[in-house]
Order: sequence, then structure tokens, then C-alpha cells
Amino acid sequence: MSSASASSIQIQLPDGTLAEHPPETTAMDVAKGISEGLARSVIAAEVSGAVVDADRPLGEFSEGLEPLSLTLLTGRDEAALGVLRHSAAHVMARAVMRLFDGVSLAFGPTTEGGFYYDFDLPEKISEDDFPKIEAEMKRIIKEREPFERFILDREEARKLCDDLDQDLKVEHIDTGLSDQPTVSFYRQGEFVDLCRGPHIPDAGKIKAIKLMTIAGSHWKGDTSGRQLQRLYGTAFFDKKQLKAYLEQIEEAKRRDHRVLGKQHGLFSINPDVGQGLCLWLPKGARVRVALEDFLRRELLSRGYDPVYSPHIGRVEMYETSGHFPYYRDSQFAPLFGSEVGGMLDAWSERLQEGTLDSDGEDKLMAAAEVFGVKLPDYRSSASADAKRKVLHDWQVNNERYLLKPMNCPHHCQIFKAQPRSYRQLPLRLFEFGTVYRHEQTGELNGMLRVRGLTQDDAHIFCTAQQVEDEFRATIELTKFVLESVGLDDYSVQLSLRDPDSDKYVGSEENWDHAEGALRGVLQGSGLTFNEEPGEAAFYGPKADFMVRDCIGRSWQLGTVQLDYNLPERFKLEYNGSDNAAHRPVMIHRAPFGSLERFTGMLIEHFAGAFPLWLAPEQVRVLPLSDKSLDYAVQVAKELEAAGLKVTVDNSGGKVQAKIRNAQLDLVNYMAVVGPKEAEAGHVALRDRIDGDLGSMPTAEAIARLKQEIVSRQVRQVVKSDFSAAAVDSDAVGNEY
RNA sequence: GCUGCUGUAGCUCAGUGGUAGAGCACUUCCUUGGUAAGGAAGAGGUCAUGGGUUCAAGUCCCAUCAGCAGCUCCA
Repeated sequence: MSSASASSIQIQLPDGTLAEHPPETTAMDVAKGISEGLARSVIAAEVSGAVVDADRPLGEFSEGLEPLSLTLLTGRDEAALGVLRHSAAHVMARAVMRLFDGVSLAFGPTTEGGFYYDFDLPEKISEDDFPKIEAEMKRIIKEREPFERFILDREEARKLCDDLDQDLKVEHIDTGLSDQPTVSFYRQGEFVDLCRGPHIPDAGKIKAIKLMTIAGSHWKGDTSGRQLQRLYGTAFFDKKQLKAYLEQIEEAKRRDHRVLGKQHGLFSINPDVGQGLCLWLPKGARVRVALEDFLRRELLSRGYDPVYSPHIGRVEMYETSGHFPYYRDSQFAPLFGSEVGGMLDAWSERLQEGTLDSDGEDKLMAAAEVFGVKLPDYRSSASADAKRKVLHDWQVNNERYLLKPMNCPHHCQIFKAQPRSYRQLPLRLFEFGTVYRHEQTGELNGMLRVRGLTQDDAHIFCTAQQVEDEFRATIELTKFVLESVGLDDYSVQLSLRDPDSDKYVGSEENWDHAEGALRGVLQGSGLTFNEEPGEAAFYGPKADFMVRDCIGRSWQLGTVQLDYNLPERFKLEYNGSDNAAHRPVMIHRAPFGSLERFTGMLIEHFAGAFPLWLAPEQVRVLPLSDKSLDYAVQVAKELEAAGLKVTVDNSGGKVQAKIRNAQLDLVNYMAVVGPKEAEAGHVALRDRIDGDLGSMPTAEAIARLKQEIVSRQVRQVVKSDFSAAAVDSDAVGNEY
């Protein structure tokens, strides 16, 4: 960090040129040396890979005799946009402090689409305040004041923040920054903020700003802590980029699967059925059936065995698997064979918490007796654990069930249902398994986050040596599935264990082997992937597919996870070639993730306009007038017999109106039929995308459409011009 | 779950404390047509639910429920 005593430093520019400069030279000086125009457009600099202020003396970054690599960042560089936005966050905070009293600043970072700043202030900010805040920001920007950096040691910094009445900053210096001997501040006019930087040279560089929304947040993400007001905004180097960004948001809104799902009759969620419980309407169900049929056929041809399991299971099974009661908050409450089960459950919980006094205990005993429950082994003098065991034993004998939160325990039981030999491995069990999870109300989101979902779930039981081949086959399958629906922009996130943690089950040797195998397969697959140490589940490493849709948003869909835990817990065994019992490795995998989430994502990806092979209404027959209705019905029967999803528009009105409605309903093909077609046995086919295709024999039209279906053509994806990922979907973690 | 916003016809939405509105969709009638909107009439409402204030509440207040945005969470 500290400047070397050398009297000069060597600086290397991206084109390779080397130059000697005094250590106090700044990136801005270097830019001026090249041209004044460049100097005017410099936003920041990248020095040896780190983004820094353009006015920092470069000598500060010099270590030893190595030349410093310097890249001047201008509005054209992606990294510069982040610097701009963070400076815009400061400008916004400054404007808010001018307009409101008692503002306490929290954090103000950049986000993918802009920036935010969290404030603690007595007054509530509302969207009605945005115009005046924006006006104040514009006033600040117009003054083009520079951002000035200065360093204080911790004590001075603490005092400064205290003098400024910034108690959250004081707290942050005391806690989050307790290991820093000095901290940096930025001053812009009267506004001073504890900040790591970097910043733009002056506020005049901000050419376009807009406040987006106001929302609640929490100090350091702690929901029990102070509630803050988070003001979101965005900023760009020019107004055109801002406009494109706002259009991108509008485009995402137009594609919202909840809007399109309602508009096109795909699915419905209503309070009478229950929050987060999705009704698949006929059209949505047809899309799902197409997806299920496709995947089922594919799995059967790839050596999978279909299985079915019920929607509920004994709680004891989930105790064995370890899912109950540890994840109780996100499960629906157990179903009890007896009315009294729930009471015993609460009773047991209070014993565990130690909140049950003897008076309460007597009342519970009396209540239990009313229900005819006899607990002769329950002694009031016994320990809480002993009492809980008595209650638990009663419950076990009186059956309690859980709506299944995952399919794995059932599939483990299927593995166990028969003796297994190594010759049967790998055993691949698949099921479209419906599971129920009691997600928090605030998490629910259309089809993307629901409480009842169907996973395209399978569990592969294999030997440690087979993991690599199975993993490779699963990756291939997932690639194939994604590409079949026209998703060709994806990468893989490989989650590995944290080498410093001991929370993991399974032997070190197995983990090493598995992680090496996974990495090797991904390297050989040609897929782009990144490794995330410490992100693995405690029971095994995993690979998640991150998919980009056509407007640049990224989604986490398919997942492959290794599991050393469940085979252990369920004591799964197979007989090896050595005639000894061995424990299999289990692989969870789901290329879609869940049918709900996948379909919701597809609705947005295609903006509701599904490719022919997935479309819920592939052809609509449009009679020219009622006189041609009989022929239209006859044509529809022929198309239906050929396996096409077809309807007849029997409404009155002109054919132009019928075409318009069919186009708006996103029907792939229209078959216009009038007297001429009836005469010749033809249809006048109209393509949703290309328009009128002319008159042709019905058989020819059928052949054409079937060809398109069989080849699973994805002919049209309406791409947005805006390529940057502006709206990040809530990337939902693994589904197991 | 937390904070904020919203809830009016099937859908999208107007509605200033004083008789409930529009467009689209729907039904009926007229029109029978050639590749993105033919015409007319009709029907459709416990203004989310429950309280309160008021002579009077869709409108103001409180609670509940639901939706949305963000936060938090996601085996």
C-alpha cells in the first residue's frame, strides 16, 4: 500500500507501452499526457486489476520493481459504470440529507441495475418525494463538485462520524471495520461519507439518473434489527442508456408470467385454494404435458426406471432422513391420525423450551385424558427428555404423517425394498414427484416460488467409481433438455466444500474423488463453469445450471447434487462383487428443477409465444363465414387425428377479426378455410410469424407442422435489444 | 415473517363524503366476409372482508385477508 521510496515508478498501458513517472503521478495525469479529450472522459482507473480513483497517486500501488499495469476507464468500460453509480448513490444521499432532517446513513452499494442507499430517518420517504429528490440531485450534479478522498485512523474516523451524528457509521467502524487501522472517507461539498470508494472525478460525469423505488430493509440484513428505508436509483453515462434500461424493465413487465398466465389462461392461483398453490388451467397443463412427455421418453431411453410414491409419509421416515424437525419452519404441520396429536406436539415443544410449569402440565394431562389418551409412563418427576420420549412414543404408535417436502426418502425406501447387487447399479429412479413446502408468504411469486411443486426428480444410486460417468450423463441430459427448449446461454456453478470447515458428512477421500470427478467432467464438457468453494451442501458437492433467458436475466434451473448423507441415514446397501455389503452413493438431479418454475420461466422467455412443440394451441381453424363452419370442423378433426392441438373459431364476424384474435392469442398456425378450400380439400395456412403461406392440401399442412414438432424447432424468440442483465430473478437455491 | 404500496364488472382501469362508470371480453340480433378490429342492443357489482367516524362512506379511520415491491429465507 505505502509508496516505495523509489524516485520513479514504471507504468505499463494496455497496448504494452512502458513509461517512467514520478510516484505522485495519477491516472488523470497519464490521461492528460495522452490527450485532453481522454482526460475529460476518464472516470476511474484499473491498476493491477483493482479499480481506483483517477486522482490517486499511482506510487501508492507500487510494490517492488514490477511495472504497474494501468487501464484508464471511460464511460465505455463496464467497471466505470459501477463507479459512476456508487458516486450517484452519494449524490442521492446528499440530496436526501439536504431535504430531510435526522438522516442516518447506512450502506449505499451498487446493484446489477443501479444502486441504493439505506437511510434511517424519522420521516417516511414516499414516491411522491422522488421528483424533489431527483431535482436536488440534478442541482448537485450541475455543480460538478469533485469527490475528494481522505484517510483517517480509526479514532479520528469514529469522532468524525460521531460529530456528523452518523451513529450507524460509528457502529460499523466499531464492528465491521474493527480490524482496519485506517479508513477512507469521501467528501463532496458539505457531504462527507465513510466509504471505500472509488469515485468518479466529479459529479458532472453523471449524465442520467432516475430514482426507481423505495423499500424497507434491515441494518446489516438482520430482520430483528433496525428497519431502514432503502431508496433505489439508477444512473448512466448518457440518457439513451437510461432509456434503454427503462425499456428493458418494461419488457420484463410485459413478459411477467403472472400477467401472461392470466391473459392466456395458463395457470391460476387464488386465495380460496390457498397461497402458493398453483392451478394448472387446460392451456398451461398442455404445456406441462408436452414437457413431461418429452422428458419421460428421454429418461426411459437413458436407462431410468419410473417409480411412483405417495404425497405423504410417516414422520418417522423424515426423522430418519433428518428433514424433520430441523426444517420444520418450511414444512406444513404434520397430519395426525388423532385429533390430539397436535396438542402433544405443542406439549413436547414446550418441554423442550422449558416453558411448561407443573400447573400447565396438569392441564395438558387432563386435556389428554378427555381425548382418551393414556400416558401411564409419563412421570412428572422425570426429565424433560424422558417425558418427550413418552409423548413421542405415543405419537409413533398413533401415526403422524408429513406432506412430503422432498422425494428422496421415498426413493431411498424403494432402493431398500429389494436386496441390491452391484450388478444392478447404477439404479436410476425417476418420478414427477409433487412436494409441499411452507414457504414464507413474502417469498411466494407466481409459479416461480410456490408451496406445492412437482419436481422432475430422480435419484441415481451408484458406486463411487460410477459417479463420474453418471454425472457426465446427467450434465449431457440437462444440456439436451435446455437446448430443446431453445435455452442455449447457460453456465454451471460448481459448489464445493469449504476446506476449513468440518460440517461435511462422508469421508474426505470420497469428497476428493467426487469433486475431482465433477470438475473433470465439466472441463471435458466444454461448458463454462465457475467453482464456488464453501457453497456445497453438507451432504455433498453440487452443480447448478445458471440459464440466461432472451432478455438477459439469469435463472437457476437444473441441479445435480451428490449425497453421502441419505444412504448413510437409511443404511442403504448393495452386495458387491466381494460378497460384502457396500454403501451406494446417491445423486439427486432435476433438469427442469420443478415444472412450475420451469414453465414460469419459459412463459417469460418466450413472452407467452411457445414454440410449436410446446404450444397449448397449435392450430386454430378459421372459417371464412358460417357457411364454411362444417368444413372447418372437418379439417379440425383431421388435424386432431394427426395429434395436433387444434381449435375452431366459431365466433361470428369477419376473418380479419378472427386472424387478429388468433395472433393476439399467440396461436402458432391459423388455417383459413372458405368455399375454395372446401372444394379442393385444402387449407390456407397462416403462420403466426411469417404470415400467409398460401393454400395447400390439408395433408401437406399436417406434414409440415408435424415436421416442425418432431424437430422441436424454436423459430422465434423475441429478443430484447438490451443485452445487459438488468433484472435479476430471485435465484432460488437447490430444491432438495 | 418484516416494511411500504395496492385491492371497484371476467380483464385493464376511471371515480372530488351525496343515485356505481369506461374500454375490451361475454350474450342476443343484424351482417356472411379472403389474411391484424363490421354494426346495434343487452346482461354483468355486497366497491376484498369485518368494525368504526358521519345525516350520508367505494371515498376518511382501525383490524383482518389477499396481491405487488423490497428485505429476510430457501434442506
